[in-house]
Amino acid sequence: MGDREMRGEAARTTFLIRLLQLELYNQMVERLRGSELTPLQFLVLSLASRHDQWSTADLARRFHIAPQSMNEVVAALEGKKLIARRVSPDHRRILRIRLTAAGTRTLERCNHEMDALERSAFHDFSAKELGAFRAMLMKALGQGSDMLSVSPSPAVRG
Amino acid sequence: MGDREMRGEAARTTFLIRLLQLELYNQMVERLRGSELTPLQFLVLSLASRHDQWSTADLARRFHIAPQSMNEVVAALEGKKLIARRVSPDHRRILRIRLTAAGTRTLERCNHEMDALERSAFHDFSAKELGAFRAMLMKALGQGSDMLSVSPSPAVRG
DNA sequence: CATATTTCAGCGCAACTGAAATAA
DNA sequence: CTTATTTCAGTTCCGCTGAAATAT
Repeated sequence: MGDREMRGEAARTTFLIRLLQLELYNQMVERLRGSELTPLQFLVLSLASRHDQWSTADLARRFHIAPQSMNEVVAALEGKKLIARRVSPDHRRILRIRLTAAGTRTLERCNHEMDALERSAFHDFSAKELGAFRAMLMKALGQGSDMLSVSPSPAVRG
Repeated sequence: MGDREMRGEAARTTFLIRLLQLELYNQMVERLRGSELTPLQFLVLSLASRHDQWSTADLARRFHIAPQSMNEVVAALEGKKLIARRVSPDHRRILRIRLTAAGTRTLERCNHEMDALERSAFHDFSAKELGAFRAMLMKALGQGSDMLSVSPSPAVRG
């Protein structure tokens, strides 16, 4: 007795999200070890694969982190020859990213691992329940996140 | 055209969770700046407040991180005089944690900030919807997490 | 001997800010 | 002159492992 949990005081929602993200992160580390990718590197490789016209600055905006932070990840992936960059025809300052053949193969292997991870993590969820969960996550992300839509580079826009 | 998003390919659930956690983390940093606490320090202070008999090792188990990692946070909070530790009567190796008066005041101030943060972040959720969201988070955490229950120290247990 | 807590030392990952060069 | 991209340099936060001393 004497514990607030015992008296019914609930954990914060932010805290539950932090715990779940931490748990998933740790599982990702294990699953990605064989491919020698960090969880963030996988996410960026996956993001980059969805559009071969994106630059580091685009990715940073979509991930909501500083361009300097994203640059480190992109540089690591380039060093591993999983992505390549070349000057944009529209703007000589912009370097557009595409996956190499090795990058595509690595991403495919990792995607299989991640599919297995998600099946395991949400094993107790029905398809309907998982859909509702995902809808609520997107609702919480709100309009503030442009992760799910596509907008061009400000440098080229207009 | 040509974007998988446009063709209806959905973002991974792990990715949505990562984005939401990142967004909440950034908001926490801002809200906690005035109290000079990091998000992790606030969470640990909050956890510690819920039971004045917990040790660093207990907190590490409940947060699912290594005791060495938790020790750093606890040391920081002790350095700021927000918590104090004293030898357990049961076991001279265990240091049990309690909040100082300053720790209690700081926690209360931060809790108000976090209440405002959560109201803002889940502004579009009805009470029922938020309850369902929290239930699904806890379901995903599953039995693997003992965050929500209370169990004694292995060193004292039995 | 085995197990548990604490602590020191070092490391890696993933974010940040500041500042500068390049380009439109 | 202003804005945007890239890049270099340094920092902080927060997790890890290894190893050791203390205690039961």
